[in-house]
Amino acid sequence: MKTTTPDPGVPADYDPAQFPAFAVTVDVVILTMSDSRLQVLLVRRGVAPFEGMWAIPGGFKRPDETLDEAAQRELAEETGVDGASLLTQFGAYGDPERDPRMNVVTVAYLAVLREVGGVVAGTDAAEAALVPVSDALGGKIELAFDHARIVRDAVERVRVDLALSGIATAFVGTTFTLAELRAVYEAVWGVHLDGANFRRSILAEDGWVIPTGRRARPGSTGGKPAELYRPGRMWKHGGPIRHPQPSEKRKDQE
Amino acid sequence: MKTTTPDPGVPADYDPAQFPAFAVTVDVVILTMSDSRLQVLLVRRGVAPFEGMWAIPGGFKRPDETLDEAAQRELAEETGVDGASLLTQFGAYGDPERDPRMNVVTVAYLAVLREVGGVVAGTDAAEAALVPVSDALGGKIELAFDHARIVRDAVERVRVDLALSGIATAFVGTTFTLAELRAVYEAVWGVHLDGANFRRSILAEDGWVIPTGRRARPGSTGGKPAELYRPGRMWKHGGPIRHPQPSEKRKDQE
DNA sequence: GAGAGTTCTGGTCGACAAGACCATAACTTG
DNA sequence: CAAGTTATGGTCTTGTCGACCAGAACTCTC
Repeated sequence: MKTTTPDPGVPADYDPAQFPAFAVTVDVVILTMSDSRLQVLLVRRGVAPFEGMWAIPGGFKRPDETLDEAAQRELAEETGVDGASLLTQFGAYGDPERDPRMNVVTVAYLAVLREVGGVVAGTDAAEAALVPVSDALGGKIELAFDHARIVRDAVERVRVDLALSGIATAFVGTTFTLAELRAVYEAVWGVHLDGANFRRSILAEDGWVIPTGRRARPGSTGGKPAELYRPGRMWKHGGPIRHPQPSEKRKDQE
Repeated sequence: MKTTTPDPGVPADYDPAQFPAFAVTVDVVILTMSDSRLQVLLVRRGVAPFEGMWAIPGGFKRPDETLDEAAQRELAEETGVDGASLLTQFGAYGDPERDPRMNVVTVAYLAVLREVGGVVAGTDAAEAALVPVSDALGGKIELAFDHARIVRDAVERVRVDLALSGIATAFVGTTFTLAELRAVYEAVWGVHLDGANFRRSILAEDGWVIPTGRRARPGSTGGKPAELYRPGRMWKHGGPIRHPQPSEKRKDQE
């Protein structure tokens, strides 16, 4: 189980002075719910390469900050949101040809926000917009670099995390109705969930949602005002709703 | 929703010529089952810093290769295994002080192997050994850099992936008994699974395991020889066994 | 070769979770 | 007030999962 045979072909460590140099950037995929759909924040590039194309916000990592701090800084610059706990690192991308200028390795972060519209105005980008992810991934909008792949990976991550973590509450406000929360699951997973069953699953045990006693204003269509809740502590330990599998077990559909 | 207000404090893009330079490395956490325990492959560092300490294998990314290729190359150099499909990227680490020599950002990969013992001899490291993860994480063995954290993240990833992907089959050989497969789940999750129920879950639908018709040689303790199976196609679509939650739902234990 | 021990393999049973569906309450708008 | 809409609670069926039992198959020891 042990060996002392050195391989002369590849030294175990290079001379620290002659390592290959890379630029390291941090890109942030900012997702939010708007118009009952999952949307991503994009900025229009003001400089070459890919000038004029849409891209996800990001920038160079500084030598004196951690990756998390860099992502936090980018998020703050772009949206004004101080979202330390919202950021999740989900991938690194370093294909040699991903940036035509130089060797760039980027670390991608995911941020889920409740509402982005109001804060986009404070950005440093030439132009910023909220775009439905279906448009960004369906080819309707072409993204710079390999950002289409990064966004795709981010959305996939959200889908998985929705069942495994409390990321669902990040989409809604500090107080919310159960219908709003259910809409998050339905939009991200693209499924329909029974309102009564959803309610039961959430209220079955304490700690998921805490009633505030107040009631929401009904929408323009009327209806009974729903109770307002705020998130409980249990969201830190996973999610209460399981991802319905569309008959993957019954049918042998490949 | 749109804006053209530039932020003079932070330019949208730096001059490409004056970006901060980083070294980019790729580290590989190689996990395997041995002695019914989860083990990690470590190498002893032959050069400063942390000379003489244990670390996970890794090396500098080259400008002309992708991150995946770099990880593949490191895995091959270290174990001789050509495991393109075995590698999973699970994190990037870039704290300023993680390497005392310079600014290093490392991208961490996870590799699950069936058997490492025989191939360790071909490594380029000064010394290599298989260590139980409980020792590496429990403080019995101190790791160089922030490798303890990286290993911890890797193990956590395996635990999650075991329920979500077909990573379980990577631990066993091309043919295996159901008891061997069950041992993987039990070792990684630290739980006990009923043999009969496990068998039922696996055989409930086609595609998980395919009987080979042959039988395994019983162990030294005797017993009925178990049937030998090989992995089916369904492992690509998730895992058949759900992670048992140790009464997380019943008791309100914080 | 007989018996003991071990493992594999299939069966049963009960508890529980999840989804479909219905009924009613509460509120809006016209 | 009537009609429409949403929220909320109830019931029922179904399927899944885990605990436990029993027999089969094989090895080892004596």
